[in-house]
Amino acid sequence: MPRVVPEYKEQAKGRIVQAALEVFRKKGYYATTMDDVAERIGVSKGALYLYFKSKEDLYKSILNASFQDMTDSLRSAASSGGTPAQTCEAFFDNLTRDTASLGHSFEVISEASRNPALAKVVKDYYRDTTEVIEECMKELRKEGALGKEVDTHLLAQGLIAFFDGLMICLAVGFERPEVRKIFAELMKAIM
Amino acid sequence: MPRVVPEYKEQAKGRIVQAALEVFRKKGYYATTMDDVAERIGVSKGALYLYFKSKEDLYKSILNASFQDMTDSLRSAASSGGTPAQTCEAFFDNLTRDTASLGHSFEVISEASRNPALAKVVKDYYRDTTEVIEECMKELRKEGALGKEVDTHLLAQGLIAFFDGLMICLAVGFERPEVRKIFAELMKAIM
Amino acid sequence: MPRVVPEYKEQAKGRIVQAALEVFRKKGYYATTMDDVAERIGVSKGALYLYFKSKEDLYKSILNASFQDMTDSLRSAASSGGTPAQTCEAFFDNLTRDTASLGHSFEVISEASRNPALAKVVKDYYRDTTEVIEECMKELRKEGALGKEVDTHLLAQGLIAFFDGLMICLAVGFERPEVRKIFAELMKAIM
Amino acid sequence: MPRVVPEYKEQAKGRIVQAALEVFRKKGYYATTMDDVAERIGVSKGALYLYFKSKEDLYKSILNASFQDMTDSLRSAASSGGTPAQTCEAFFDNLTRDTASLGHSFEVISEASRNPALAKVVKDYYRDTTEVIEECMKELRKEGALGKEVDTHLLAQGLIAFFDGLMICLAVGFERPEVRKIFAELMKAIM
DNA sequence: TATGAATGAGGTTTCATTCAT
DNA sequence: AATGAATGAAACCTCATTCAT
Repeated sequence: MPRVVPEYKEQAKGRIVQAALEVFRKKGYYATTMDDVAERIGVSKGALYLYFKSKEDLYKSILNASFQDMTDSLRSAASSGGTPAQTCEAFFDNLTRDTASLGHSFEVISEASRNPALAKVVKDYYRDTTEVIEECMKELRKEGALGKEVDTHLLAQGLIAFFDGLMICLAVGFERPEVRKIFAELMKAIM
Repeated sequence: MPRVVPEYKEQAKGRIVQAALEVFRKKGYYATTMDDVAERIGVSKGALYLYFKSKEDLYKSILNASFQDMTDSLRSAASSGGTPAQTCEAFFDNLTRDTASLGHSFEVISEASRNPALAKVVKDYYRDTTEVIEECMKELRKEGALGKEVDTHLLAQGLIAFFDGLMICLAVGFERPEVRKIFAELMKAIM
Repeated sequence: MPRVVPEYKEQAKGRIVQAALEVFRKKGYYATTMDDVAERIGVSKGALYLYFKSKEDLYKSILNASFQDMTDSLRSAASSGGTPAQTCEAFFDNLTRDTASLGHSFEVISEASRNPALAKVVKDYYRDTTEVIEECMKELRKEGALGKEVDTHLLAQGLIAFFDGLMICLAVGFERPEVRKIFAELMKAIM
Repeated sequence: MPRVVPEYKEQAKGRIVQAALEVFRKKGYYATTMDDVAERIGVSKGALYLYFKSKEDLYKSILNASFQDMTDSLRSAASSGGTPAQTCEAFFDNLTRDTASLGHSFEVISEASRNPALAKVVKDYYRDTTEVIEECMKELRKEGALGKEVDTHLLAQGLIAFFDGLMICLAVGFERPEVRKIFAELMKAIM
């Protein structure tokens, strides 16, 4: 792996983060070793320490990447156009698509509840997400699908909570169609 | 003539499970060592292995205890009487009370998503919980607070999901009053 | 290695310290590994961590033992009786006997010069030693071998410095007889 | 036609040695990494290996430079003129000036005691030093400050030992004025 | 000549588990 | 039944050294 370009280092970091994200997602923080990560990219363990000063440091980096991924994907769902119902569906499909990484998500929540610094990061991500959803809510209200009296911010947060709860269902073994029905039923009740 | 022994053994196990539950809740599975658990009860590390064949085995036992706790507490909230609104509040207060163990809960979810056997256990617990909530829904519907057309089972599941999502908010650093407002807003929208 | 006695732990620590002292003396702090120490006593590496929380901690313990050894041996030389000249000889023989551990001694000095906490320990040891020597000086003065005007404390310190310097000669490859002649010549000049 | 190259190479080596000497002095052999050295000169780590085949090899080179430094400085003190007492003072001041590198000096002694090849180098340096001091002794004797019967060579060696011992005092945390008093007292006793 | 990314051996430390008492 | 000393397999991390460019 030669250099030549100055941004090589950034690329290398990116490659490691990508690989690490996959491994951490699959096995969880504690179960994955630096060897696992290194092996994944076909690089020596020592190389990882060229770019990240510790396992925890690497983990923090993959978290950022992970949040970025999720926000991006949510945002693209939001801007996909269509009727309100379709947008909701898109949200659901989107969140629901990657069941393989649910373990990772809840591990993060778990750690966050014991680690204020991490909690802050997650909370910030939460805020981003809320914004996206709230935007949709406002759209819906404008279209009359939502009453004037609802607080879109609170409702957005509530919906995110609801979505997250559905993720738990998936994590715990419910099948997607089951979960979709739960989703639909509650959405119906709200709207 | 080991007559009284078996029940003694059960007592001993129970004591260990109780202590282990506290420790695992506080520190999480990976961060707690068998030493931590042993020390907590003032027993030797070796003794743990008299009753549980491994750390994992011990952990499975505390899970059962943990679920039992939660189901009991939920059930008592359900049977506390009062108006539908009061029951809802009771649910919320109940779930929300013990924020210290949220890390543990999500760790379990996280593991469950990678471990089908564990997932099954959690799912069963889910079903129990759903029953309790659904019972309330039916009550509410009888009282007219809910439309005839709603599927109480699905709605119960949806509400649980919503509640769980609110737990995530708490885990991530939202303050209880904030979360309560989110709760109230969405409940209002549903009912 | 069973237990039975409560002081077993102290004995075990003592055994480890003894072995560690030998290994550290022979190879120096950086060159000796915990494996080296463990192997020396025929124990697993992990066992060391039952008694000492880190390599550094173990090292601090051997330092204490080491200083104790040296002070004891010096004190015994001082109290061996004989003429002043004989006592001087005894000191010289004593310090000079164990050339194998000189490397260790100077390593300690070296570290001390960069580590105030360690420096303090060594300095305290220095004070002990000074006392012993000063006692001798006073004896000598009483016997008229030393002029009334000499400051025994300063002279004692000076002699220790001189002795230490001779240790350097030995460490660097001078033969004992050569060093003895240097010793004798300067002692002659002083007395 | 590599004509100027060889001397360039020497310059480069010199620059590295100079930087390495500073780093090794400050942090000690084991604590300094090749990275530290490279960074100090603003050169790549690989470059070091163009001029020195290993860390140890580099270290040997800095030793020579180090000894050269010390001998030079001593010699200049010797030739500074003045009364015998002034020369003694000059020696003391000289040796005593650079307390920052004492750790380095004793580390060298320490290693030397376990490494005959290194011991030889140090011993040779010792001999150089002895010559310088002995020259002074002879001068002093000529001036009558020293008795005819003293063996100037042995006394020179003894004084060096004494000086070295005082360095230990400094290394271990004694303040310069304290040490100076020790120095003065013993010098008084001798002369 | 110079770079610096990569290597990999080796060190320290932790901890679930075992077993003699 | 209970102890707790001992084990040993990993895990994390460092750093002298190499080598493709």
